[in-house]
Amino acid sequence: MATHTPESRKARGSGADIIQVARRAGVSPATVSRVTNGRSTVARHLAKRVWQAIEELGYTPNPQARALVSGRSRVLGLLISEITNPFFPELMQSFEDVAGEHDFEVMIGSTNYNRERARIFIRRLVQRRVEGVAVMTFRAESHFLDELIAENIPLVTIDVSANAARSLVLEVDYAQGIDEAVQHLARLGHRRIGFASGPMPHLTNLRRKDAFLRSVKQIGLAEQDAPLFVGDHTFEGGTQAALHFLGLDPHPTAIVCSNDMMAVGVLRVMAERGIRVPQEMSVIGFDDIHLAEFVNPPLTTVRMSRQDLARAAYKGLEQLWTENPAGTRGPIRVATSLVVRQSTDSPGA
Amino acid sequence: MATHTPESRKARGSGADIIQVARRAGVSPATVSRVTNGRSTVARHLAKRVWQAIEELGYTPNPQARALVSGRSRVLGLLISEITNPFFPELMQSFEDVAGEHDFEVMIGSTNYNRERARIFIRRLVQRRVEGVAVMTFRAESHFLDELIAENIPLVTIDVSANAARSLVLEVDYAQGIDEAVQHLARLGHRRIGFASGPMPHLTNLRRKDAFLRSVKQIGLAEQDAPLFVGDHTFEGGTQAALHFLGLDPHPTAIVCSNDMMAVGVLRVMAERGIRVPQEMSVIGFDDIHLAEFVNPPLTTVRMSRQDLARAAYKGLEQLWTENPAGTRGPIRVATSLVVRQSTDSPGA
DNA sequence: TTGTATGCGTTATCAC
DNA sequence: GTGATAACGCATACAA
Repeated sequence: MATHTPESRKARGSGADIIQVARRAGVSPATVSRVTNGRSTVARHLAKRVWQAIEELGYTPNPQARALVSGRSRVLGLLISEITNPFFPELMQSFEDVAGEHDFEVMIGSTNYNRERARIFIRRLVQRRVEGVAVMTFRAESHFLDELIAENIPLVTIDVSANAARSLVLEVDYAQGIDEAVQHLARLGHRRIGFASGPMPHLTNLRRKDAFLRSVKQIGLAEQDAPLFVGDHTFEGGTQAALHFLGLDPHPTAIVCSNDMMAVGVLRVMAERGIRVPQEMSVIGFDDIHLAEFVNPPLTTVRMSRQDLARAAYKGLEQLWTENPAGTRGPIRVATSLVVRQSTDSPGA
Repeated sequence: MATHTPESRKARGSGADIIQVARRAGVSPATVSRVTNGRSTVARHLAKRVWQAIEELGYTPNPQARALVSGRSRVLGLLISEITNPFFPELMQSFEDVAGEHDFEVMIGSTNYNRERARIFIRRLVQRRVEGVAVMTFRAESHFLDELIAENIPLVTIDVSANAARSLVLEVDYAQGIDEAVQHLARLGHRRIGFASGPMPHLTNLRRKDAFLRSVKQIGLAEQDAPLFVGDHTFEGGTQAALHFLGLDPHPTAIVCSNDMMAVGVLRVMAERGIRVPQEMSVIGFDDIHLAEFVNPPLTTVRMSRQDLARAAYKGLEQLWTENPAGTRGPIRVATSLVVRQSTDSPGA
């Protein structure tokens, strides 16, 4: 098999390889490798020649070969709940952007709250040898995280303790934004405020609810003036919440929702009942999804920055890689804050 | 370097390799390879032993090694316009699903109508050696497609002719859905129907507009009873379109929009002006994004199936791979159809 | 049908 | 600081 035509591989793609670059630059492949990997131990004039050869040949290192020999795939995983929830696409984009800045590719999968679907995706992740996974589902779906943990893959989660060595959970500061929301309503003169929470076994929803409870206590509301409704974070759930609160006597003059989709559901009910928002009812959401701007009226909501979240997740993975021996460096925090639009006003304005 | 510890590699991950599987099954690595690749030339009983060994060792073939030796990365690219347009996340999901069924991973990038951003993404695509790219931007952004074409990477586009050997354009049947929309309005008794188109240099928008024009002619409307407005497919553009049509005397009793975001903009203006939809104004969108269900009132719209589109795109790539010599096999078509919700009714109902 | 041997493109370990 | 050379894990041409 000594009859190897150099042209044979040139057939597909531009594909110059490290050896051709080395030849053209008059150095060894090893030196080329050192240059592309930014090793500083290469003489300046040689590095220059190498870069020029790279340029001229349009050489780009083969990531598969790199991954094979280095054992690092430069691929990350991102797990989200459902892609139709507008919160997630922006998160995906942000995460891909951060990852891209660091030369990582990202595999994205959505569970759609479907166990089997998630399992399949996770399997693909380990097969592709991802170097880390960001689990942004806001849910404790540890059953399928197990495989990741077994493979010892670095794991960053959100409001979900993964209970594994190489894992880390992001701390979202719900209190900040929700406090701003309640204070905002208080300033407008509201004294009866309902809270439509998300499904309850989930830590994230517990936290949002608790934050609300603390805030209303702080502005001096009695318990019965801060009624709760447990929804499910869907549009439907929002309509149910609205109906529930409207049935109360006296009913709240403002409703704070645990996410935007529910708030949109509330808005729908109000529209159908001819109850004007914000004059007769104030509504506040949570997340600040794109849609929040486009409903009638534009929704006042608590913004949780997707970009912050994404950067925090990546930062978390970085921490896990360096495996700083001095215990976990401080927790990684993500802020929230109120965005005032037009769904809030003084009661009876 | 004969001192190679077998345990050394076991340190990270579960990582059994093909040789260990071969040993355990009492066959050669080549046979294991044949089995995992579904070659039928392996004796049944041997295959069985191999599968068992694979199972017991939890072996999964290393994709990087596979890619390196086979020259095929099993990665596809997907280029979209902007992730905040709800049309695209569903398309992404569907495309990933099809790709996944065929053991492909997909790299996703959004241009955000930003040349530089697109360029960077394309570069990543070729570096990662993708085997094909689906360009679902609905725009002729051929400037950055050039690099893909130069690399001879299979390209499937939509309403954008790539003008390259290994490329193929999907044919969306706009006429079908838009015709249904116009017929629907005609049946309700509308005799003046406005059309808010998308930005005009784009082929896709030209097609939608032309389809509309043909349809209204078919139901016997005069030209002045089918006024046009050129918008930009944004919420803002929708509000402008609405204002424009409202300014006409007599103004249309129904507005058909070239996409859903514009329709939502129209809805907003109607709400602000106190014009009831659908009683005083009928509105129809295009795309059937998720949001269409959640606005007030739920939007009647022309559905372009993301799943169909995704499958068509994948099918297109498959065609390009097989490179059927008998010229391009028939064009790949994607259907559209009307979804009636509550934003349409008889004029003055 | 099965096994042996070689090469895919790169990094890492050595000598120099 | 630089250059040979051996892995990395797999698929495949060829021999058996």
